[in-house]
Amino acid sequence: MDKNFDFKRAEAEINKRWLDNEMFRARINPDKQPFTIVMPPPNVTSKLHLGHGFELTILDAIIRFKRMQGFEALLVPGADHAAIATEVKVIEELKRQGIEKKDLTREQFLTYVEKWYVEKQEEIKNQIKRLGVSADWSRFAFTMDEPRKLAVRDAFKRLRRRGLIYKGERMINWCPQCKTALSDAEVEHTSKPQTLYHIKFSDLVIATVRPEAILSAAAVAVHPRDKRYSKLVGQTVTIPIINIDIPVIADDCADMKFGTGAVQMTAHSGMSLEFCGRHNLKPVPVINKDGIMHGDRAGEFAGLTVAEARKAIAKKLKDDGFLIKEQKHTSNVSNCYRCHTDVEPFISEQWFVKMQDLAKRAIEERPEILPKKFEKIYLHWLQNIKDWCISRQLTSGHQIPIQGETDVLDTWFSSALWPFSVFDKLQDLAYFYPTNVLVCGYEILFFWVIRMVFSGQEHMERLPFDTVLLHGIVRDKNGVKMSKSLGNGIDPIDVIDEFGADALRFSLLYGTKLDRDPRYSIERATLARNFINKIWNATKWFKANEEKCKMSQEERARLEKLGVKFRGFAYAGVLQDRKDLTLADKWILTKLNSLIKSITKKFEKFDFGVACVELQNFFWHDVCDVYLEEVKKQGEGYEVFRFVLMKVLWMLHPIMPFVTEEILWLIGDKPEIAKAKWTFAYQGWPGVWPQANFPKEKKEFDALLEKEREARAKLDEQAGRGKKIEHLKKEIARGEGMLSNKNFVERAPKKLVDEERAKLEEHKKVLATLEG
RNA sequence: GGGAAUUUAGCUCAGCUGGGAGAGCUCUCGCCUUACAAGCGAGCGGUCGGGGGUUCGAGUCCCUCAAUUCCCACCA
Repeated sequence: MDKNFDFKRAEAEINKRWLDNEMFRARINPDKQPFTIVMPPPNVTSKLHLGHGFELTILDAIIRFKRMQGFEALLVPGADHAAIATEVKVIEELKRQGIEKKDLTREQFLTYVEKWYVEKQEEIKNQIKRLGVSADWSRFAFTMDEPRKLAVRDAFKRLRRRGLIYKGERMINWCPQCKTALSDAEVEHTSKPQTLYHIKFSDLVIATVRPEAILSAAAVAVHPRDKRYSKLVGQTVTIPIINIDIPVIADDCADMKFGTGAVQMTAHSGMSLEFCGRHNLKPVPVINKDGIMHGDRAGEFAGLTVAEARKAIAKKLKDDGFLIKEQKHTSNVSNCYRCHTDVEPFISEQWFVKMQDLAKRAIEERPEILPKKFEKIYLHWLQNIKDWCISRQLTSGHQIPIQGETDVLDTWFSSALWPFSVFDKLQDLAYFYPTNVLVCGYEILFFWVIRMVFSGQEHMERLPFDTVLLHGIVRDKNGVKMSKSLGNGIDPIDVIDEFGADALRFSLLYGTKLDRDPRYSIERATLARNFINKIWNATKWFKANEEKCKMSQEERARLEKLGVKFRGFAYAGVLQDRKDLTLADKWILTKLNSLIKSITKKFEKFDFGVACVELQNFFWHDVCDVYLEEVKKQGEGYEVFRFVLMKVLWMLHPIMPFVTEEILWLIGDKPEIAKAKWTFAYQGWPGVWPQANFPKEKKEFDALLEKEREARAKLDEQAGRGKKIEHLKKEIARGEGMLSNKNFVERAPKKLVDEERAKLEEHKKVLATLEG
């Protein structure tokens, strides 16, 4: 065996075997229960990051576990075209090549996009494969391939037929850079320092951060109870520069405490547009959809960008004496979540999905959401949901299936259909749908999960999945979100290259709790690598000793005479038949058995973090530090060791598929042809030691260890003994205290009181021995 | 403004339905012991954020205060 696990060679070999033999292909099998997961399709915008690595590891751990339990387990892989995000990337890429999008025809541009789709899909597929994800590659789906296009068209038509889609004028968030409407969820708010300009409109002064918008003002709002302005309500004031008179109107939306308490109402803020709706005003827009000043009112400023106009108008107001004050002010700015450009609110014709009925159903009938705290968030969102703006003014993406429409659909429209649109055949749909568990980051609960829920209910008449498992965002070791701009990101492929896929996978799950944002540093990969090394070396030790029993009878007899022991391999039969297990054997088997139960339970709950810790502690400390050393001393127990090693490898396999498979081969188990054998019907991991409990022996063994430790301590140093005595005295004092408490003795459960009494006696005895 | 969390060892975090405070890393000391120095053994380190309450008993349940984080809405 190699000195260390040669993961580069092993991963390549094993992966090839898996892929060539289509080991993870799932087929309709009436004798088996299906277990289906659809992979959240990564965006084709860039290569995978560590967050994908985390998610894919969870997905694969679940699907492998279920496959081992005997389900017809299917993990459907795929990728998402991510309309707006991809289009931005393609435009950037073309720019680098010196090509401007506006110089291309629609068809030419789409050719570039198509090419991008193909390249990125391949890249993503290869990265997922390197992680060792056991997906059914024959079913790879892309949200913009033909079957998915068909599904989108059908879904749109159906919603339209049912009267759930309408075209309407709405205030929408507009990105002047992407030149498209954004849904509320696509707008991000960041706090930024700004200047609040105090501008004189006749007898009153308004405060605004957008002096360029005064040209569009249709009214000034003041609070109804604001005594400063009560005389002016109903009067008119004049907009500087353009000298147009507008009314002063009392309305609750004006905050008396903010600025001057008087606020202009224009065509360019959400609050204004709502106000104008209430008061039947039609404000004149002065900014067009490219973010450029335009129209009669813009006058001399027409043609300037918003930023340029802001400067120019502020200067003119100052020169003319209308600018009373400039005040530093921090407030939230709305940005496009893709390109971070300031969004402009606009009244615009867009397509919408009516949410009221869909939301109602998604509230009444919903999947189990884990961790549970997200259920409240899910409900809260649905109870406050607004209609869903689904049209986008992009070139690439699903075209709205209506003649003459050039708009495309929100990328989430196609993602919402994912749990059923991935199935090309009706039979597959009937067998594999609804899917079992959906795994995704909590940040797309609103974008995606909720939309899948009501889409499944609407189009398939069933929930798309029973369970939603939400996980956190991978952060760096300081708790900061990994991002390209900060340069604190870790490339999962780099980690695989340096430490191996198993190390990456284990390190991502080890000790993490799914509802918390995990912190990742390369140190974690090192620790995982060390653990793998530990397993590898334990195997090496086993293999070296196994050689002993491959010798000829004569050779063995000869060596036995020289004092070499072979008893550990004398039993070729079934382990269960052995009547002469040593204390150590029984001890480790007992521990193994309770571990199997615990791990099964944890896997069922998708609690991989703690499962990893338990598996590592058991193998490293119980198996290697205690049991293996014991076997060395006694010169027997190799067969039990092999058994224990095998079980641990199987339990680790969903998390670390490569090294476990490699070693299982080495120690004579054949995992790949044994796929069917891995029926982990619970009580159910294969070959569980049937008589699990050896309580008496366990106590004995523990006591033995304890005695040994005490003996060593005695010999080593007096101080150790002194401390032990001190500790025991403390314990005795505690026990006596509790037992002299009448309330405890009378009210606590009898069992506990008895236990305390027994412990006290025991401690006294040990103390006597030590002191004597 | 509405909502959801978090606070346990120097660091990162476990502690399930209340019954003697745990792990890993770090640090200190001793070991290259023929599977493993990517290792082994032995230690140091905590008034479980503060304060109340329920209980025989609270890290765990309730109230309250404080700090931190996230989500949604609004922010002229």
